[in-house]
Amino acid sequence: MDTAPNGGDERPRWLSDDEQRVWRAYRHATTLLEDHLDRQLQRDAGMPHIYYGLLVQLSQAPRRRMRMTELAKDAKITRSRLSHAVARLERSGWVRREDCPSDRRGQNAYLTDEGYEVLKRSAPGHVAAVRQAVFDRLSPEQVGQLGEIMRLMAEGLQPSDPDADLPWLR
Amino acid sequence: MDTAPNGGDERPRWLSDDEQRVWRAYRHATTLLEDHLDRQLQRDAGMPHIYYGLLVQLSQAPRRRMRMTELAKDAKITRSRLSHAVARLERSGWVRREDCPSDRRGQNAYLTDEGYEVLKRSAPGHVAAVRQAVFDRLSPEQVGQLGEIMRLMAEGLQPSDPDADLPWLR
DNA sequence: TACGGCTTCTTGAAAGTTGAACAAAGCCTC
DNA sequence: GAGGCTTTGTTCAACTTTCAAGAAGCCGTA
Repeated sequence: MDTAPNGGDERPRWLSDDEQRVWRAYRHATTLLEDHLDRQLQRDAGMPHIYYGLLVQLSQAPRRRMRMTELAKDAKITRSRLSHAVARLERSGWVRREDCPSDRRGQNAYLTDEGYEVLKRSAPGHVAAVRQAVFDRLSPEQVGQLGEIMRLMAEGLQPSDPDADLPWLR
Repeated sequence: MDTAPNGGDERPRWLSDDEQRVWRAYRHATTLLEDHLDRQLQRDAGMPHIYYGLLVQLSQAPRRRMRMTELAKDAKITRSRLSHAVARLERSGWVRREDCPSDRRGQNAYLTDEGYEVLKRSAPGHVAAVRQAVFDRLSPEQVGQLGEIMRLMAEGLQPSDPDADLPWLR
């Protein structure tokens, strides 16, 4: 069904050759980088990249703790995924949960001292990996360009707001 | 301990504030986009993004078939992962396997007519999604910049060549 | 030919992710 | 305060990915 996203019978606007090349380069680079960082962290910190990101977020929060939903939102993952992730990090002893005092539905996840140590131990290696793969290879101008491009892309993909596609309803 | 990856006592070079912002923007945009496309394809084509990519590759190969290893290499995934993926696509009827005539260890995966139809049906929606999320939001200059940046990043992450880190050994 | 070493692909188990369904608590209105 | 709607976090089952191990065929060398 060609009808899906362009309300009528409009024919699809394919990518130009240049655009295709750029899109392939994007796919290629982003998957290579994600694989690389995932392995680096699995090896050096014993967890996948996204779990590491959760610890980082917690480490920066006041009192090193956060509501589950808030953490999920910041990390751009579903609550379901976060539940599993925190359960695993709890098993590893790096995070624990506590009841939220102000909302009895809620849970706070907090970083343990042990978790903090893991973070401190693996952060330098991780930063080095990021730097080596990205920032050391780009000119300052390119870093700026990358930031702006990513900002624009994200803008069009605002998370989860179900009316994002329907601005005329606001 | 700061000692990990820099052989000696060199202290880690943290990211500057600007770099951190760019890195966050990168993470943010790339994960949003990947989630978005994954859902789009799961909904409209009944498979995750990467499986769709496999069908695309096959559709462009001569006689719509490819050796497993070659396909895995092009798609930047492990042979193991490809085995599972092709098994699943075979169950869906979109791909089949055949023995490779020239190497009895080998297998060719080929796209069925049914698989080709799925592709034809879902390609326009997918292209539209990519265009809407990326190319429609960037100026032509930015598209060029993105391509170059991604090319540079990928260059430093060459897949799988175990000696890539040891150029002096060549 | 026999041997060791390499490549090709698959398998199974463990780990992680997804989406739907659910219980519990909050919130709003009558 | 009863009813209905929303939010919060978890759970289950189905699916995907990873890693280690292994069967089978290739290839070079003696």
